Amino acid sequence: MAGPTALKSSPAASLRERKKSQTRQAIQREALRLFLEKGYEATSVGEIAAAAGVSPMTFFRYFPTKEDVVISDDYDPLVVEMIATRPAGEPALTRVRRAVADGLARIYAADREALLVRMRLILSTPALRARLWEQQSAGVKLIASALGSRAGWEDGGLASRVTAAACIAAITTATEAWVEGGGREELPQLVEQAFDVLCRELGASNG
Amino acid sequence: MAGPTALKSSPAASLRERKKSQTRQAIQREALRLFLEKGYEATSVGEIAAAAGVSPMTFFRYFPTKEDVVISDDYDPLVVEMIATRPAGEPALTRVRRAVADGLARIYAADREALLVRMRLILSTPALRARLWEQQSAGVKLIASALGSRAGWEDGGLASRVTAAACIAAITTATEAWVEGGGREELPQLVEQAFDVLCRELGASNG
DNA sequence: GCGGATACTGTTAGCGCCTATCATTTGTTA
DNA sequence: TAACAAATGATAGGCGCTAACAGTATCCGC
Repeated sequence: MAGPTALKSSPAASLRERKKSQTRQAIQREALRLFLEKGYEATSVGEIAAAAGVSPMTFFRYFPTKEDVVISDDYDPLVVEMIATRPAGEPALTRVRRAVADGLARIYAADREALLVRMRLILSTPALRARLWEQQSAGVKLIASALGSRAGWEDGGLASRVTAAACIAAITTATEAWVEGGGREELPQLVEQAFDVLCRELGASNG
Repeated sequence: MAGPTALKSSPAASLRERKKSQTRQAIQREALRLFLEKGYEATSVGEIAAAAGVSPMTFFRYFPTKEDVVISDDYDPLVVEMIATRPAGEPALTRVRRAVADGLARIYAADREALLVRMRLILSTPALRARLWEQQSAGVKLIASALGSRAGWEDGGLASRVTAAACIAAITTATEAWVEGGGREELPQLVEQAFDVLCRELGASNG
């Protein structure tokens, strides 16, 4: 029902599969709990493994690194799909903007609190911030290619890449502001404001 | 004369100071050489220390982490100062744009090749990319505050932060394109193009 | 110069993340 | 139930990085 990797419920599978997703969830749950309780750096994977009733080795079989316990989700394909299925007439920025708004609305409605606490943890932990940026860099590539495939740009894709990077930057900034404000404001609204800045403030200085 | 931390030559100091900056340079030089020779991950700090004729401990006394040997520079204050000393009438984006162009021109003229090889190493090494993003995040804060101090924005600084983030995103994208193109194009020119996208393409979709 | 305060360096030991190898247990399938 | 495949655990080790202590080189007042 919750957790970063949600948005898809898994119907009954074989016993083995069930146990796997069960221990995976146990690891992730205990990890999050310990991270919030005593901090990310101060929690060793040994402790997490012990709390989940599993050996340290097993931890790394489920999550390649300690960071992945917090970072891993699958939101990207959702947004990419939503960009691709937008009407072709819209300008690039608008397409990304609407697609992100739609995708975010779904995630936000289902997991608002979980998203807030998770983002707070990520943004306040250097190692996790780094991984977030890495993920966003991949997001830029995805958006850029979703954008560039049918635009008339001929600069080797620079325009679509800059556009995509600016969009991600806007979203990131809005998210930071959301977390810094303790979640008192609404994220989708902040994202809209950030895109407004991209449209108006920047567009106001042509030359 | 060369090296990432250049742009300021150190006049003769005490013997101790001289030896310090000497071993510091030795470490950095040997590190770069080994990284380019056999890859960043495949080079241990022990090897670097040995090549520099120093103990592994001493390495960490000069550079807090292995990444810092490659990352550390002091370009940021240069750009910030150049933003601050711009005429007040200019729109935000233009101010950042000109300041970056000026600052980059100086760095570029002095260290073009070194910059290229260093950026190639950074962009192709996940751990170093992560550190670069961290540094850019600090750059966003600096630019945003240099921007927000005298603008008429009243949204808690969101506008200046988004603007700054978009600028950094444009610069980063241009740099990536520069490196991917093997340095055949000129970086300042690519940065200009990227800023053009910010002004024109994005500004074209108000609403 | 000389002696003491000061700073730099090296050694050892250790923690934590992560990997490789191999034996063991557990679930699946015929 | 027997043969097979998959998941797990134990051991050992590399690497980044830190702490504590001891040794050595520079600096400074005499």
